[in-house]
Amino acid sequence: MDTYEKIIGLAKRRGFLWNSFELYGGTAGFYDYGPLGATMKRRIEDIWRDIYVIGEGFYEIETPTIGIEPVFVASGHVHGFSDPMTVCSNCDSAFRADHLIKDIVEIPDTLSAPEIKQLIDEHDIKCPQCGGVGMFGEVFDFNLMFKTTIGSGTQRMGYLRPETAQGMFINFDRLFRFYREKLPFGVTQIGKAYRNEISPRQGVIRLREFTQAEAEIFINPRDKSHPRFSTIKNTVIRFYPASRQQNDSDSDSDGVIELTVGDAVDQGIVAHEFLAYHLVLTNRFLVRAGIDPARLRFRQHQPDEMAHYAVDCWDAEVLTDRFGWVEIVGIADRADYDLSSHANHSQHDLSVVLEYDTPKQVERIVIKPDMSMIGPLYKGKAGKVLAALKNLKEEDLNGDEINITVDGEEIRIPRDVVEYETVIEEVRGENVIPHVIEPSFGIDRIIYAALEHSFEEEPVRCLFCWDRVPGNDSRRLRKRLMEVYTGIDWVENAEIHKSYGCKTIRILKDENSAEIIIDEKEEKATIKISDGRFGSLSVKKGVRDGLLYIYRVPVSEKTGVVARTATKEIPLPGTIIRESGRYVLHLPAEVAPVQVAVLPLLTREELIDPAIKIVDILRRSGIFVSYDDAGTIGRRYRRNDEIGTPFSVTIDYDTLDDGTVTIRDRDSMVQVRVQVRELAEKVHAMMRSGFDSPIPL
RNA sequence: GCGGCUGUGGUUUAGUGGUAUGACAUGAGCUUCCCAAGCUUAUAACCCGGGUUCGAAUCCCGGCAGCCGCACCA
Repeated sequence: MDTYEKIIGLAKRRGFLWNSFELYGGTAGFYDYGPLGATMKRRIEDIWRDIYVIGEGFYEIETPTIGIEPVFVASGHVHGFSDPMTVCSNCDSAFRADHLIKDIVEIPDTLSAPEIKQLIDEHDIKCPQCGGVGMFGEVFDFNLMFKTTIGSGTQRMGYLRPETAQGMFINFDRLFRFYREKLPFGVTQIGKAYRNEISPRQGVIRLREFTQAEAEIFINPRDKSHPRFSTIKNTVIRFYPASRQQNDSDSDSDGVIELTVGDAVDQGIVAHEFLAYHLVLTNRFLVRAGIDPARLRFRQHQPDEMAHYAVDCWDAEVLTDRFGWVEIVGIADRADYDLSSHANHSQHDLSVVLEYDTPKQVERIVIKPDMSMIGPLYKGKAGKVLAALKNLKEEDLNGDEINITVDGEEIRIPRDVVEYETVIEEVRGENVIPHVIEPSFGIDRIIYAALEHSFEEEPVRCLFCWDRVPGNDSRRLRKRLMEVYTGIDWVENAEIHKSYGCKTIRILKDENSAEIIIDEKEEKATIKISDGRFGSLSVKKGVRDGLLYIYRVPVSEKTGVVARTATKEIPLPGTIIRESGRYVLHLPAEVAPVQVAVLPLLTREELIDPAIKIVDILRRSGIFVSYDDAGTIGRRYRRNDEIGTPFSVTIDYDTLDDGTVTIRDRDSMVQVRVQVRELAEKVHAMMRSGFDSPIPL
């Protein structure tokens, strides 16, 4: 069972992701978000809004998911997304049918599928793969857009949008006015997009209906610096530039270099500041959403894979267990392609005036034709002649006659019917079409990656947290030692302290002692007991908190996951063999669907009543709480670990005496005791700043 | 879309031409003073359609879904 299966199994079992339409047999490429999945998705979208809408001031808009045909003709999707295909029945290779006949007809685009098929048959086209003749099957239309009709007449074609971006481009002129006609400005949209994939087989990685979060930032094409670049230029991110991808591109990560974005721009790796700024923003978002920075890289498009109009393009990619590196975000400088194309197709000017800092004085000639002469001379053509004259440049006016062309006809105009003079004009700016920076996020893939990256299987219980002994974990250490080793009940009342530069923990009681020593590199540890027993322990750094945790089995270096099989360690005599593990989602608190679980220690009325009151208190303070009193407390902790609940509040008999409860941390399993009246505030502080954070004053 | 393999409770699994085994999970109850699987008990399945047959979940065909390979992948 690989990690993907575990994640999908967990997601299905616990209500994150379900295959859609399962009741009727299911359909590939569609997933439902269950209660936990939908909650988590909303939280991730809200983080995105926090960064782009609130942080950058890019207002969010909402446009229809159905678009009319001209929009997607202009965007290139109608032609770019729809290809006639045919399959060779001999070798089963699929080909673009229009490419097969491109030497026979000049514009195969205009032919219908049956016409192409006919041409292939008539000209005995060979299969480029196997050379077979007459083996091609029917030509079928390979359209990645879902088609529909608008209205009852069935005449007007509509398409489900294949990306959210076009809704923003076609509102450009209104948006520009909304932003008081200043560049740069940005606009965002989060919504569904649709692509009728041929065979979506990678679960939630390739969907037919998916959620995109996109920002379109319209910038001055003459100036791609970013006003806040200095604030982020020292941020280090993992670049995988095109120049380092030559050999064996996809699988290895050797070409990745870590650089500050400032250096990346200076060295010409990233085209300009504006793009680099958005790489940083993307990086920040992904880490907040639960992506492991060590399994994240920014890959630059090769010149030949980039769209012809794009200036520079970077994909954020995450490393997944089954699929390798997967694109989850694309960040492109699309130049003026989209706006120019919509301007051409819609016949609306989408250029903007860029005002100069100081108006320029420009010399210009003004032509003054004598209409009383030109009118009678050219009669019906006089209007067109006039227009042609006004476009003339100074050098055209030398000589005795002026040559112009009207409707393909050369006309010579006597020099003396046209007067001109030179004037000095003040030019305040120029017309340009803004360039577009487009970060485009695949939310569903990000959710999968966050699940996989935060997933951990601990087959063996953690003995204790090194950094919390002595301290919060002393009690756990004592208990674990008694569970794992026989005949050392004396540790129950033993003193525990740390010495030798914090590299040794000593446990002392009368004549008995034990010590645990960690090596210099903090990779291994050993335990020695005064009765002569000893054994090796392993050390693991916490996924989120960076603290050191001690386990009884080796930790895999590659994945950081605790290995299942103990290697050559000789089991200590008296070791209890049975040990238990747990599934944990180390999701950031901000992303976890359930934020706090409220658990009475025992299923008893005297504990249930106060627990339910505490649920109310927390809910009123805006925290998403689940309440659970079924089974033992340990099982309930595990249930919540598995869905990533960061904190559990436990009500015990001390609660009845002194009004305190414990808060248990998912990652370290450490508990702290707090007053009920401070609980809500404390939980809010922990969700912001981590476990056991103090309440800010 | 093509080829190969697969399809049993929520998950996983045993099994046979005469409707099915176990485990985990879940519910109820008991037990339990902090890290799952102790007790009692309950619920729950043979992907869908057609064919062969007295009878099919088991055999055959088709569909759907999953996995693998080919092709495709803004």
